[in-house]
Amino acid sequence: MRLTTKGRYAVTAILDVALYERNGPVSVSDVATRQGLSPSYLEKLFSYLKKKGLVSGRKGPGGGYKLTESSHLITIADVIDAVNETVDATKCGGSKNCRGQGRCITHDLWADLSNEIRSFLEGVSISQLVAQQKNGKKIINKKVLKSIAR
Amino acid sequence: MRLTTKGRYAVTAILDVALYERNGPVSVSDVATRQGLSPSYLEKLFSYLKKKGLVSGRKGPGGGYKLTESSHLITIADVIDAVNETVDATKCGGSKNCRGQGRCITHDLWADLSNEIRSFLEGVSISQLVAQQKNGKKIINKKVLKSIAR
DNA sequence: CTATAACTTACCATTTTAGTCTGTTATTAT
DNA sequence: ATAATAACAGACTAAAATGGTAAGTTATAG
Repeated sequence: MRLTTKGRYAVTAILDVALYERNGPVSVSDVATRQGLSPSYLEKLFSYLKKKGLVSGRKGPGGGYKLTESSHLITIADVIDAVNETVDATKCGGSKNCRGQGRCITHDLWADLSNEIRSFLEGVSISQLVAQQKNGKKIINKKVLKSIAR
Repeated sequence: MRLTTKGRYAVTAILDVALYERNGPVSVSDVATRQGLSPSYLEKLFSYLKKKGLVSGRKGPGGGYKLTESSHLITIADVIDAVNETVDATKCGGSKNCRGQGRCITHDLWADLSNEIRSFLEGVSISQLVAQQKNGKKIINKKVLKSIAR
């Protein structure tokens, strides 16, 4: 499992686009300066996002990126997927051959954790994050609420 | 955030010791052959575990590793910690300076996820895993149960 | 026709992982 | 005593991934 700058930047990038696309396409350099990230690295990440159909680009002056129609419903999990970061904590990638033909003695543990993480990331949509940014309120994931309540 | 073979092997190793220490100290080579792992790499991991006081070693013939008294209550989170794997998903490591002096727009998201993961790993003890191995039954973490029930 | 900005590709330095190898020290059994 | 065992310590390494640069090409608005 790996969750690093790559995935985090990707989420930041798409969130920035979602926040500012009202005034037309959002350019990479705008995102870069607003978020304090490297433009060229961001461009690379956008190419991943585009490949998966999460954003569409328009070239030329005034151009930039916009979310695609369908992508307003996407979740953080989709964004992480798009940049090829896996959120699976098992060694075998879920294929149950972590110990020769069978599974290692900790397989179930990591499989459970993977589900946990995945369902968290699937529980947060881009539009939720947008709303959270706009009204300053913190929208807490149901599961987190439960864990705090205990 | 990083959760790789290193942390997984460490958990596997300490679990193997917990499972077999009844017949005296468990040697690295025994763990290695039983779990199909590299002996020399395992030794390195055991040195981390020892440094944190999770296991104690005895040299010489018949020697090997045992869990320390206090370590029967430890959780998976402690083991992961011992081998220096961080389970924090924020870029700033929780220090809230992921964007210049302040926090980046996705800070809260990753902080929430980090809590989620940490509380999962803190919710599973070594002794739980031992019991699970022994009676073949799967002991499911409360939080996982909830998420399935929904 | 020119400036802009997406897009593509290739490259690269650094870090981490996952592991090996060599040797030293302590302890048990012969 | 001495030989075998097994922890312990440290230096080293190949491969992979990360995080990023650089240079160029293509499309489009004005």
